[in-house]
Amino acid sequence: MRNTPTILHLDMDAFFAAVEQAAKPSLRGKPVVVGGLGPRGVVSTASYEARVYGVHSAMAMALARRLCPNAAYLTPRFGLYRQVSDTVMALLHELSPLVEPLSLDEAFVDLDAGECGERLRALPESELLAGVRQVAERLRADITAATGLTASVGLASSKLLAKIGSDAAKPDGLVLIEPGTEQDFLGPKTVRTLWGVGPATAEQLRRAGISTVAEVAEAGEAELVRLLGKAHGASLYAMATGQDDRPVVADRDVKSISVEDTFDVDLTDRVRVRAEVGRLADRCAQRLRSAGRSGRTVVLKVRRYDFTTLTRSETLRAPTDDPVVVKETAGRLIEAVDTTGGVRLLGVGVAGLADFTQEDLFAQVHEDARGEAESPDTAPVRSEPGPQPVAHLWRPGQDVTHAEYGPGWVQGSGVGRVTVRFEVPGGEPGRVRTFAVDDPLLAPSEPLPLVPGRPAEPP
DNA sequence: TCTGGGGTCCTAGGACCC
DNA sequence: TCTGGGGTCCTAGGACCC
Repeated sequence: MRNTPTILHLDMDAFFAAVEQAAKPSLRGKPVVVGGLGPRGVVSTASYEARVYGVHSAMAMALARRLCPNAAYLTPRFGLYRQVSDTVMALLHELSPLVEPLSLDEAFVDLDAGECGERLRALPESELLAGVRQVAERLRADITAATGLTASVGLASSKLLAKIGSDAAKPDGLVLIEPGTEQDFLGPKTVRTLWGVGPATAEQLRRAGISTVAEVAEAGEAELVRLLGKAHGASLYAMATGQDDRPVVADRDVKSISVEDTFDVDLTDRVRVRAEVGRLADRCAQRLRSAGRSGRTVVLKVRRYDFTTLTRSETLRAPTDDPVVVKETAGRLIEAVDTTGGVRLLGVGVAGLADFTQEDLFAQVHEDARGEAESPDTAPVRSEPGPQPVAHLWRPGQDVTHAEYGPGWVQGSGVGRVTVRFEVPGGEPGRVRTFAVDDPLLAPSEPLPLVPGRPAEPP
């Protein structure tokens, strides 16, 4: 373990909600909840104003609405979040080549690498902590200048401590854990603080009389391995005693690609189930192709009406990204699953990804075609079209432009009407007008940049 | 109040091979 | 010939994270 706090963990504050508040001035200082708005939606992110009411991530939307009826409820706009994320990640790369993103709004940076590391090593020892802190404070300021959003930072000698530090720093703060004080910082915290300790492990530890990190350390490695198994027990003991040597790894390789859908109402019709599996297989293969990847194992996921979940998989002789092959395989798998009683969720994924180039892939596919000439007859079932949604479906939060009133966003819609608030990022809160859903002067539009002069455009 | 969608890693049993 | 042990691959499930 290094003895300098040069591992940085960055976490954007209430990211999705904060982006929406920056984009929509009338929402600043107000409770905002981003997540699925359907009958089975859950909360992705709640703004700090909404958290006061007890709303938090992963909570059922229905409960959130009950707890905080006056919040703005918005669907996520991943395209916009990705653009803002790219801006943030670019700033991290200016500090060090070793940047490990964990999600759109979170990343580790190793400040020991690159030019930044050289500058820090050149400092006299007495100024090192101040130097590291200064780098992080400037980063936070740069992020706010570039995006209009706030970020929290943890600095420590390991990934574990840096992440816990950024958590303690929230919102809009910085925590530097000085080398030598790790144990004091960790000891009193609950076991849930540790990476990999969720509800199940916490309950197991509780039954063994272990509830704090210090108690995990006292229990000893042998006892933890007995309780939790080899890998989990050993890694937990290491973390609790502050031993964490995991390096910051840039460019982690993707290992699987999957898509899934939860249906508003359980599916009971087998024909419909087959059709949905076919659609998901298509989407999955599309994502494989656009990622330039192919894989050998096709995985089908089924969640039944009672929330029991099962997976069925089949490993092919060669990697594929062919929609027909993925569809046929998933089709075979669903035939072996009993869906009596109804299906709540279906998913199709491909694992065992090979990083084959397209040329290699081409050769493989041809080989495959020769080897499996007599493939079983699982031609995809034509999906019944079903009722198409009516002309315009205005989604809450969506960006629009009105020919007369200019840019704004959809605040709500229903019974043939759509309500739009006309305002732009960085401007004053705007006023609301209502239109017919089919008003010809109203059109969907692209998100505007959160900060002027920073075009929010895909690269 | 019923519980999203995208992932990662680990375990365990059976098949299969040497 | 009545009996083994290890390694690797595949499948299924589960915990966990954001």
